[in-house]
Amino acid sequence: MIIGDHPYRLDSKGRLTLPSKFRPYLGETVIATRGLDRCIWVFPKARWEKVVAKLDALPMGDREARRVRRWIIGSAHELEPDKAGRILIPPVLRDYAGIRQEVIVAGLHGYLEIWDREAWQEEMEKAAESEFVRGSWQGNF
Amino acid sequence: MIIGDHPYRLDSKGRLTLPSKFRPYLGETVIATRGLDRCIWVFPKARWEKVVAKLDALPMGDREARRVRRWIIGSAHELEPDKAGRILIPPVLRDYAGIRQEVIVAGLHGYLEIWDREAWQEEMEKAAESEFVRGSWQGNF
DNA sequence: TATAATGTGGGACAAAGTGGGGAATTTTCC
DNA sequence: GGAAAATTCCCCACTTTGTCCCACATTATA
Repeated sequence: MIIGDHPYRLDSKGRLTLPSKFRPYLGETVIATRGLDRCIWVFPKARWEKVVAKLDALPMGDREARRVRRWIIGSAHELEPDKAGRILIPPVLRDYAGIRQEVIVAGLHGYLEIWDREAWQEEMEKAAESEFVRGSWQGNF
Repeated sequence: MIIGDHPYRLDSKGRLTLPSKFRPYLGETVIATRGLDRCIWVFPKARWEKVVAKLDALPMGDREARRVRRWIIGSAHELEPDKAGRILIPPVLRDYAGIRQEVIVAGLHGYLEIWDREAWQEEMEKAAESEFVRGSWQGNF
């Protein structure tokens, strides 16, 4: 299953290992793009197709629609893991996410996110305080 | 039944034995994730599926929704007990819960919690003083 | 008291993560 | 256009981590 936060480190060449547990669920190639909240989104190709399909449906005339499309499709890169399961993150995305060495790869059940480790830490702390989080659990899982 | 607080200790490899009394109620695998109040929550898989189903329905556009999904799905790890009924707790979760050696595994009837022993001790003491606890008992069990 | 079950520990092997050399390719700059 | 620099890719190797297996001590059970 594609879940969980896994700590990794970029090597000097900028390569990042993807969790071995995720690999069976990712295909030959994955698509990495700008994610919301300063992280990188990585989609298996099948899932990516869906994302694109939705975005394609948006009207050309809509200013905001054009923006989203540029944001997501316009900054997407198709990546192919090497034999050790590593991908080479494009510098543009790395910069966007403020990633240096210490990284968290987080599985979110249909796709995954790549975070700078400190940023992820903060995100978790904010989540812990979040009323929404507490409320969700209160719900009734 | 999944109830009660049971003291265990992590071995040098970070393995934790789950109470043998709980095992019949847990399936092949369990899912461990960040719990509120600095503990680890462990769900049987069936219960977990429900959680995920709800979360997957949340909209991508909502900032708080993204946080919850990261908190819950993004820090969940699927664990498979070995033949001795032990699971290997991921360092990320161990750190989050401030767990070292001495641990409490507490059954809470549909899931269980893993605590650092001292933290559990404190929690119990605070509970004893808590108005809610005193009030509840006053209520009508 | 014998027998089984449970918690705990450790050795050995396999898998995963990390690092780096060097060839091939692309990019940059003169 | 061509040389130099940088980047990417394909290997291989080392280290750490996870997993499997067996063993032993303690506690519960017959």
